[in-house]
Amino acid sequence: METENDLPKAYDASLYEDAISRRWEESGFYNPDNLPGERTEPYSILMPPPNVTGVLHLGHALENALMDTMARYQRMRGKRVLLVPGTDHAAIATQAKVEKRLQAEGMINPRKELGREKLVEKIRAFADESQATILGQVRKMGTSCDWSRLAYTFDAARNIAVNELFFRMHRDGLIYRGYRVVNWSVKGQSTCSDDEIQHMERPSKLYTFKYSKDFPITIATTRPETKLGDTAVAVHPSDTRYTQYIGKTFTADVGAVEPLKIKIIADEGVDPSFGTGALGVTPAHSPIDFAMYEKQKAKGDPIEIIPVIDADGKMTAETGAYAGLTVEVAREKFVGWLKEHDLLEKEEDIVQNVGTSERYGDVIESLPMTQWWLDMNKTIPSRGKSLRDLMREAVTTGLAGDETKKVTITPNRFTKLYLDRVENLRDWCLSRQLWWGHRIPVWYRDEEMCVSAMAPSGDGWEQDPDTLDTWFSSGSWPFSTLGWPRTKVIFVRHGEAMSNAKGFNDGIIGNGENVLTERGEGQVKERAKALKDSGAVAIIASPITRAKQTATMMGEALQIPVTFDDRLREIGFGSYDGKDPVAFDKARGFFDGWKKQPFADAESYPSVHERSHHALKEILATYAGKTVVVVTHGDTLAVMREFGVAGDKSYGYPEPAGAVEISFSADGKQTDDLAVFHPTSWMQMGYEILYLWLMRMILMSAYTLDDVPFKDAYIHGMVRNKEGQKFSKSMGNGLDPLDVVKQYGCDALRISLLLGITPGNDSRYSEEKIESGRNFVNKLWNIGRYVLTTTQKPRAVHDPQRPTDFPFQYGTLHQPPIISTKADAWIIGRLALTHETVTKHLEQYNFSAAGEALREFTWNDFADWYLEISKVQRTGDAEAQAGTDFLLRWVLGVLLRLWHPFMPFVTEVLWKELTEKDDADNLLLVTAWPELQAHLKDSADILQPYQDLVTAIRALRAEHHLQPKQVLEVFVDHVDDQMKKEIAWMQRLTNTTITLGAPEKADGLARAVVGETTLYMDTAAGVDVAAECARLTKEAENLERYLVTVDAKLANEEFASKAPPAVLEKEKGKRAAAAGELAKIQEQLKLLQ
RNA sequence: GGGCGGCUGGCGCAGUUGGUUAGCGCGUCACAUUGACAUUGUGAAGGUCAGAGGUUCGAUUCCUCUGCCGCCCACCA
Repeated sequence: METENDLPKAYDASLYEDAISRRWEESGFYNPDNLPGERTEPYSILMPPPNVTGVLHLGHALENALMDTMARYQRMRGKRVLLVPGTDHAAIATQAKVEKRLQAEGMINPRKELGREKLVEKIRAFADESQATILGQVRKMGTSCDWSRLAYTFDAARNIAVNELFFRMHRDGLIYRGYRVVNWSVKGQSTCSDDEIQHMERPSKLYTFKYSKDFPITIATTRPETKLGDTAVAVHPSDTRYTQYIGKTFTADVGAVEPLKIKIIADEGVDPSFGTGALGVTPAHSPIDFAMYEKQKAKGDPIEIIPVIDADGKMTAETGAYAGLTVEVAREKFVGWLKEHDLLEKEEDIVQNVGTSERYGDVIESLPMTQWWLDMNKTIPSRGKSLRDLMREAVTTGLAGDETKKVTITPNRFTKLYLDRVENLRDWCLSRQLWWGHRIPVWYRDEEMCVSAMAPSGDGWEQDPDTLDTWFSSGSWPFSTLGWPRTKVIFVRHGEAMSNAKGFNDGIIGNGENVLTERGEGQVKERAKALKDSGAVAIIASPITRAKQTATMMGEALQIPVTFDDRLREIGFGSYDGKDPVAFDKARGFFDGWKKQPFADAESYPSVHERSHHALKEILATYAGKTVVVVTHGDTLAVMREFGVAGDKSYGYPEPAGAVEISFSADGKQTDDLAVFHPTSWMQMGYEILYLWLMRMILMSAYTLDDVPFKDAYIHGMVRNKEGQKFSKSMGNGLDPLDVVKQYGCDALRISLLLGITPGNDSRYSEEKIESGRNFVNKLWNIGRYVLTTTQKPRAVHDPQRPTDFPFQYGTLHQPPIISTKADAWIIGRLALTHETVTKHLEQYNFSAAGEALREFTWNDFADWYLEISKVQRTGDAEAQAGTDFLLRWVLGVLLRLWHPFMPFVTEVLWKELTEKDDADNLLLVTAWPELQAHLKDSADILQPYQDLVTAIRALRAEHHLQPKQVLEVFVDHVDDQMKKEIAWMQRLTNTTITLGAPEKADGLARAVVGETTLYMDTAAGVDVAAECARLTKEAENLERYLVTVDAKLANEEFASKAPPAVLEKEKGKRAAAAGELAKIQEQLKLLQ
């Protein structure tokens, strides 16, 4: 261990960070279940799971800094803080990336060449590696997350949640399968959602043409080749040019297999002033046109739909001569044909916005396909509202008008953006033809379809080959990570049987001899009555007669289905079957003994354990989110109760028909996280995923749990480079945060990312910033080093107001500090004020403002002033020195705690040195946030006049180019007892000897006016009177100018009558001060001239 | 086409109910530095808060318009 004297001059983060990290992790305090002290209020943050597509960049570093700063702050405030770490499988992004890699390695079509299984294996390998890297990075950054709750959007527990959610939404009619126009990436061979499309401007041509010579209407298009699939022309209903044609059908032969039958339809959406005012309708290849197609169908005046482009981006067979051509070639050919037949009227160059696939980069085609959709408008049964309604309510009135179920977005302007988007959402296409992702939980067999959270039993079922949009799983993150769906299992022991009454062992299935006694039947009836309102949906039972009987009776009473599972049967008694259970128990021993020792004559513990747990696992998956009853036997029940149960693992039979109730999370653990930590307290994310993620989390939590996923959402901007460009690997300017950490330390990185940011706005990262961050960390280090190496431990303090053995406890600094001098009171005042400011800003997520206030105090007040003043105070008597030492340590103690959320490492190192305690409970990590008495901050300004004088003397010295080493004589014409007390440190800080009182002879002295005080400085060499006058004149002019404006203001009657009195008083006060100072300066000028 | 954000000393940015002689960091200049810290100290210079109107006793702050810069959204085919 370091001793105080060993602290190196410069803080080298790399020497400490790993060890500190280890201490934190080993303390167990990252897990809210282990936090010390009484903590009742939960505080939860979910980490937005980084994509496992690569490594973390500075944006992630910012997120980690934000989350961890908040988590540490709240932990210090005594809350039960949970920060859940995790990663995202990022379906399309990851698959696209791996495919690209494989292609770079020479594979032409990875899907074809490898097949589903092998490609998924490749992707998994890549994802696993990437995940390991990412989690390592998060660890390195000191993020205080609970690793025991680590989650992945593509693990088994999340799969159960996703399936269950899909099942429920389908059951509620929100998820439907429909043939509609989708966004199709030919390159990715998959659909994508509206959000995964990137619009790009691109030069294009607008063609104006007619389908045939005798066709009455001219139309325009940028996609001539799709016109082969036109089935209508839409015009505005009140467009008199065309009203005569509405309803008529024309035939035009444009070279497709069938001549086009074009119906003229009316649609309000057509802009009569654009182009020819008529729109060629291609239902198969345009979402708008498809909407018209549906409208017409609904009206009972249907138009046809003819797909002319296939999934490979080639023309379909319907296009005859064009079949098999790519769209580009077909376009040229068709335009050529138009020209040839003199149908092309115009060809103009325009700039067009085309949609491209975010991940595969190709132009998105609109194609009609059968896909799975989530309906935004359908009323949810029993809610009377649509998903869109829920999303709207969540940020406005709160769900169903409940203010406690409301998400507050910081900064507020994003709320409006969110709402605009909510109103314009279309149904969400959920299915993807990708392989990396959660399979759609739907199975098909012949004509049957089964939507279920679990594979249906029976042969011949084929699961839908498609996968779910990646945001379906990340949208459920706020509750899937906290144990949803929670499954309640009510374990019930069978009623009293003959064997119990008569005393023999029975482990034989179908032993008709051993039935329930009359008493046993009564017990079962009682139990069934008790479970009437339990909400149980099914009973799964052991098939042994007494359990079978019990389950059947209960099933009838509760009106729920009963199934039997062989694996829930009683332990096989072997040679003890039919014999005395007492002898058996004696031979086998108690539960713990049975667990450890093999038992030859009957079934072993591992065997019972294996089969029963296997059964339970299946039950939990099948009935995820529901309540079920499991009817079984004593030993089996005892073994199963062990399932995920912490603590109580004792062997014990319930009474006959006795029940035990246990809740399980989706991954089979007993947990109450969902109840405790959802809704989560705070969520931070970049604005680029506002629509993608925030909306979907709100949608899903509102739907699933009738609550918001989080109370506060904080939107941050992007971290850009010095030039304001995005960091990106493709541009070669990506930056690994770990490299930065290695060079500058984690604390430096954190504060350089956090300071200078404003919510929702982009920030810039630069070498200069991180250096300045590093410099500050070093400054704090040296402040700590100075205090620790110079001052004496506070044991020596004697305070007459307190017992002589007044305990100095750094961890609970609730006692007021001991204040002896004006400077003491001042620094405490400043500290108290800073503490208040920092706390306020952190509560409002103003990380930058909080950090800057702290930085200001640390550097400008504590280091530059108080530390220097303390050096003088310490030269006094022993008591003065002890008092000052106490205060230095006291302030340092508070300061370290205030800084800890921002700079966890360096503060933790110094805290250990300060407190000289190494035990886990003393970690700054779990130390209480300071609380300072409000009145302390009243003295925050009391040193100002003296500081002003010191600054003026220093300025005067600099002005006259006087060496700092040279001791000067200074006269201050202001005399009072107060100043006498402060003179010592003022002299030291200016390297002068200060005489209170005006000099006898002022000639040849430099002079300055500070407020109403004039100070004279003996420069030894005399002064340049002209220069002196010039300087004072300039200052006088400044004041005069100010007085003119203030006087004008004060003379304004309207100002005097309308301005608030406080403002008026303040102005008057300032005017008086300025006038006083001016008078002093003028006096000096007169003397000089 | 709609919307949002930005425009504050050389650079990067604060400025939250309209009232400070407009602040901070970096940089610049001058001086200093074997004494906690050269990853430092002291001092200084530097801005008509993009422009024009308006509301108001008072506008960097609120409103309108204009100009740049950036971003998001969008079914002008």
